[in-house]
Amino acid sequence: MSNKMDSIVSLCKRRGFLFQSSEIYGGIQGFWDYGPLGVELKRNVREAWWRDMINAHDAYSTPEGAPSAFGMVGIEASIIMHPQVWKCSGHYDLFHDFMVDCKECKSRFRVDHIQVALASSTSGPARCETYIHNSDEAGYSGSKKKRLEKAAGEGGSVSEVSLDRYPAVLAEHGADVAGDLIPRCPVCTGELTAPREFNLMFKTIVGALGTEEDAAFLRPETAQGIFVNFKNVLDSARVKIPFGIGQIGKSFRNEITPRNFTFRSREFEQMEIEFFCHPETSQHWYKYWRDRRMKWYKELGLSEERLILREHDKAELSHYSTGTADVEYAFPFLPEGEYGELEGIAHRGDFDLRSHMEGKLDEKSDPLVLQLDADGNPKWKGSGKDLQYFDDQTRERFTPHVIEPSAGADRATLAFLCEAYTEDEAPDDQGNLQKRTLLKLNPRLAPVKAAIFPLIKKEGLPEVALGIYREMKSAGLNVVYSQQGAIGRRYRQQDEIGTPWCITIDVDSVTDGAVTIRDRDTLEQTRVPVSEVTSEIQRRLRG
RNA sequence: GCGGGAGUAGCUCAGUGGUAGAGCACCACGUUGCCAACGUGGAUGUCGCGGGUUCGAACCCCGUCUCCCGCUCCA
Repeated sequence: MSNKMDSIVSLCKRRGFLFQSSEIYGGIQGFWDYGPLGVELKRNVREAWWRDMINAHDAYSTPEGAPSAFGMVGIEASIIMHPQVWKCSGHYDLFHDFMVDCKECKSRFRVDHIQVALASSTSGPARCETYIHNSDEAGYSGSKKKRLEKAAGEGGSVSEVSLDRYPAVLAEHGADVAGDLIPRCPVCTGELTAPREFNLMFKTIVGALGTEEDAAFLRPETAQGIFVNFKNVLDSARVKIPFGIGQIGKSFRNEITPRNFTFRSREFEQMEIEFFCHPETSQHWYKYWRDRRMKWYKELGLSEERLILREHDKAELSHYSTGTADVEYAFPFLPEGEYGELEGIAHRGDFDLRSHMEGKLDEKSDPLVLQLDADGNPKWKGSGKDLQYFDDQTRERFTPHVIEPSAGADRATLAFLCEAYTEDEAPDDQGNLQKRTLLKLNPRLAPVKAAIFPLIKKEGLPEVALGIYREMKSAGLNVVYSQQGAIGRRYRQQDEIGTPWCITIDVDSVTDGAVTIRDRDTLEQTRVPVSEVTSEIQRRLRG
């Protein structure tokens, strides 16, 4: 990890931004706690998002770049939902896999990714070979093919089945998984472990006497809480399409490799919007949200050079999506030229609402159709509730299309921290340049808005300073007071936690009623009357 | 999950079997009085956790947890 990242991690611990969860017990992988300053920073990130996306949204004007005016409301859904939600959303299938490991070469495979080629001679199943489904090599070949053909012999045949269904297929032929019929590692032909369940969703049991049948999951994303409440919001909130529903909340995923500080955590917070619109204008809305969300990060301080908007190419897109873009940031823990995802903006078509109406749709189908099981029945049954929208102006009934800007609150917080971390030089009391560490956080995000210092702790200065402190506190500003140590040291301490302004009360203040506001980034000092200092800080906070 | 490295004070780290250390940070007093590290004094550790070897373990051995790097995985 880069030196810069080490310094950031160290500062976060030292000054109380971030701690490892349960640290006194040795910690727990993939979980993090926000300290006194970190919680303020993250709250400010959340509040900036909620205010900019929801509360301050003007539903009666058309923003620049948008097709029309639109509404925005929020919800807060529960973390645990009906298990069927995850089956219809596709998460159950996607996040829930059986894996086998090779005991020799330590490779790990999804059971349904291993394809078994089974050679049957006239007397029944004789030998199997494995290969990786969808690998570049087209199926089994070379020596594997020769061995199979030999085993099948005259009049025999070779059939294929995925490893998850292989034991059942053998059983149909009255054969056991033994000898040459034991599937081996497709890479090195080593011995494979029995299939083991991998669940990327956190499983829990509902009810004090609950059993496995009462299993439920902690949500792996907040989005589904919005989709399942689509009708409720429509019926209660006097909203009309186009409109968006926003939500901030925790999600949980059993990440295989939690790493890179808080970047990949097992418990994380999302800030998501599901924006519902008419299919015909959906492309325009997609572009609008993509560009608007990108702008949001820039306005809060992420630099153009370290931020990119990456459109997914065709191969990367889900079949039902006609566009997905990631907002990515060049985190210091990544190699030069690599970026980490902050937010994904996806055009999801009508996949989600239809899946919750009709049942889980097959992502690979085009046009989307219901996913069926081996017997031809719906794989996962939907709610059966009508989630269509009726436009009473046009008398049109349709399933809205969805644009989903889905952001990580912890990732955004980390990006703002990384961007803000700066080492520069500032003069000491001799006028010599000295190293200075500061967080150049946008004032909206800064945990502490201002620090109030009496230049010396006598001659009535602390009293004046405390008066200002109390006034600013009652105005709702998070400010701190300190009379400890040399003034230069106090400035440096505040620089390090990103406090944008320091207010210093000197001996003249007692007679002229004016104080000095010192700017974190420019070191500029401005003299303002005590009576105006609170409003001046509020003015500067508004930008 | 595999391989490598690491874990000692709040932070950065030294300490190869014999009383637990440094710098910075922190607290008190003094000094200075608008840009850090001035003086004096002070507090701070189950040396990640558990077990073992030993008269004696931060140090050697075993296990375990966490962090970092490289694989693997990545909706």
